[in-house]
Amino acid sequence: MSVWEALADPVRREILTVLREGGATAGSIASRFAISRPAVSRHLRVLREAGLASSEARGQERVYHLVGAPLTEVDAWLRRVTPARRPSPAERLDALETELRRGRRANEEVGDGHRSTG
Amino acid sequence: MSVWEALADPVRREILTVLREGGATAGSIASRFAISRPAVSRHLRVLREAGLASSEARGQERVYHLVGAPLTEVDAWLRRVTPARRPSPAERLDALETELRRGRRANEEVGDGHRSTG
DNA sequence: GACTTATATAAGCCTCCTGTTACGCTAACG
DNA sequence: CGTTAGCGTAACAGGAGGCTTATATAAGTC
Repeated sequence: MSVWEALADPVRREILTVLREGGATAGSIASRFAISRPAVSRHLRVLREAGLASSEARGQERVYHLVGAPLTEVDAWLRRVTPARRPSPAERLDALETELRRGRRANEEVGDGHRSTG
Repeated sequence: MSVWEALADPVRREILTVLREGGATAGSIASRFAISRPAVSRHLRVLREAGLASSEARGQERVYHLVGAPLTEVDAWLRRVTPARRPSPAERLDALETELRRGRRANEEVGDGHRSTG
């Protein structure tokens, strides 16, 4: 199952938000949902096969971790399809950093007058 | 159908990338896919009901437009679940100021040749 | 070794999505 | 008007996804 299809299910998205807080066992994850544990196990398998989660056997339990790498694909698509918009502050900051690191004089027309407290 | 479910289908994602280039008629969209026109019409309906597309009757044709607003929801979720690898603009500004105050010369070697021992 | 705990997998059922063909509606045109 | 073009919707078949119950595997406990 693709990353997009894996993210289409609200339970799986919720599982990922749980995993974001740190590793979690299958049981502790399942206890957060009203569905049966096998159902959660299936969701975890889907997330694993989509590359969004990894499982680590720790004794009797199985600890799951979030793998954020595949999300960059989603992010990239979003950025590609989002209509031309003013660059976000983060993007502008990114551009500014690049300019500064390249040693460009910023006094051209960056004119934002952010001359505060040297 | 939710935005996530609407985006789960590759045909619908492709349709959105087409709409990103500008308005397009249902026929011109359908001609880009191997599936039948009713199938595309159904996908367009899903996109409309998810708020991702709007249709405008122009004479005999029907022009579809991209509506990017619902994508912010997806973007927000991504940002919330993505591990802290992406510093916030404020953090980056802070780091940038620190770097500049430490007098780092930007024009040293921008390339990957980071042999500089300091 | 028997029992419990933690988890995954298989089988079965049901629902919903996706595609097709057939049909209806509105706009343009002679 | 009658005809054609463009789109949408209805009805139907095929298939995939998701949940539950039942079963299997592995680790810990006595």
